[in-house]
Amino acid sequence: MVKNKKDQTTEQAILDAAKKVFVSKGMAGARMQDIADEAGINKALLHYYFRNKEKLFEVIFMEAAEKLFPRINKIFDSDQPLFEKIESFCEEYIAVVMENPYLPLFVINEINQDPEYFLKKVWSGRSKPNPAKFLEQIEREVKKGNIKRINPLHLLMNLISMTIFPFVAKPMFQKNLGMSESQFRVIMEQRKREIPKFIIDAIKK
Amino acid sequence: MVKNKKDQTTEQAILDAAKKVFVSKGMAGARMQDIADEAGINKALLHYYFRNKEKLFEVIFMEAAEKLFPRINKIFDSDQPLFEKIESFCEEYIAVVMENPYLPLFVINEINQDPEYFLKKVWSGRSKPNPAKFLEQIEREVKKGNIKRINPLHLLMNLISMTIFPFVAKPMFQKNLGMSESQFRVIMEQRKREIPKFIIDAIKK
DNA sequence: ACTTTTGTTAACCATTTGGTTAAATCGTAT
DNA sequence: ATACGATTTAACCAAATGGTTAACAAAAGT
Repeated sequence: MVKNKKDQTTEQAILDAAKKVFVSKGMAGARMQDIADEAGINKALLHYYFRNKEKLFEVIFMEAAEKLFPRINKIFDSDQPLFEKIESFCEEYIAVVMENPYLPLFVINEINQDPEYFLKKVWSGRSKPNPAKFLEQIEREVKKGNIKRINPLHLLMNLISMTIFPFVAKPMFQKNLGMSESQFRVIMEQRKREIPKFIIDAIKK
Repeated sequence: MVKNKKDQTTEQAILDAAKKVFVSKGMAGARMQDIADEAGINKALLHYYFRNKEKLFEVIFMEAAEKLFPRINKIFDSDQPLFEKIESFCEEYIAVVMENPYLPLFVINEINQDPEYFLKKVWSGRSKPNPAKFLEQIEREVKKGNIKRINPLHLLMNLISMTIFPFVAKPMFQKNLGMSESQFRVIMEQRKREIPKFIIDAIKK
């Protein structure tokens, strides 16, 4: 009765395949048959490991969400000074997403599809981002006169937008600017330092 | 034989319904029946006006793309000085998108689904964005020493990201920051001026 | 050895879904 | 009126799709 010691290879093959298909086609566009084919197994075996499409999707989605959101928290909640925090965020977040460039669009998409489900499932526990501390920190720096007067909300939006959007619009940027895969990587690598520099230049007195 | 003078109300009702359903569910998630219901008509009538789902989708998608891309061009191609151009872009683009907040995600999504189709269908003619002029303008300002040394590509990405991303991640921002619909509108209204200010502060010497 | 549990498959089923057909209705020109 | 094209509908159809079943193979436990 080796219930726990599930066959690592088959289950993992399914998860890999499911991730690939779900992330590229979305929940609605993904076909169970495609996932089965991609995993090199029978369709019935899919339902043996994961009862139905919804359940399988949930696993993949949660995995993606858990990879994206807790990172934000840890950095935003840390005790670094503001400028360092901004640098950490860009550095670490771009690094994470560069390994899964399509995750942000996938997650954003499914959040749009059903914000309530998302709120309940993903943010019910530990991984709910809490930007309050970061926002207060900005406010404090403004009050102390260390940086220019700025609405913290806008600064937060600017930071997140500049960091994440290029991944969301990756194909658009690539097609429009004639950018190859490797060129895109180079640019994003640069942005780890360019974005903080840009922001700090914008707000320092 | 009033072939041209098609019944304005029915066709328009279909287009409105199709836009609503396609934009919220995407091509894959949209159901012809839903569109018919939303338009208050029979499903067969849908196929009478638009031969099939693909054709109907194409109309909606093109309409969306035409609303989003040519605007960018006109501004980027204009002869305004750099700072004014940045101001115009934020002002006009946010105004346009505020009336259709879900268009950017819709378009980005379908581009991701099939970048080649997009390239052919949408950018084959007039509406292909040509950022070259804008990029050169930035380069010139840098060379003239009017602004700080910056890779024009990053500046372009920053501008577009800060402008568009909040709409793409709208539900996320709203849920996470406890923002109401009207609050979101206020913030975006502010960003028309906050983004240019932010950018100019970042690059002016 | 043999029994039980776990993994895997082919065939099947029910529902959904895009699309068609043929008939009915409406508007308008003759 | 009536003939005729444009519009609209109910009923249908075939393919796709999520999911199930029953049988079979492979381990694991006894």
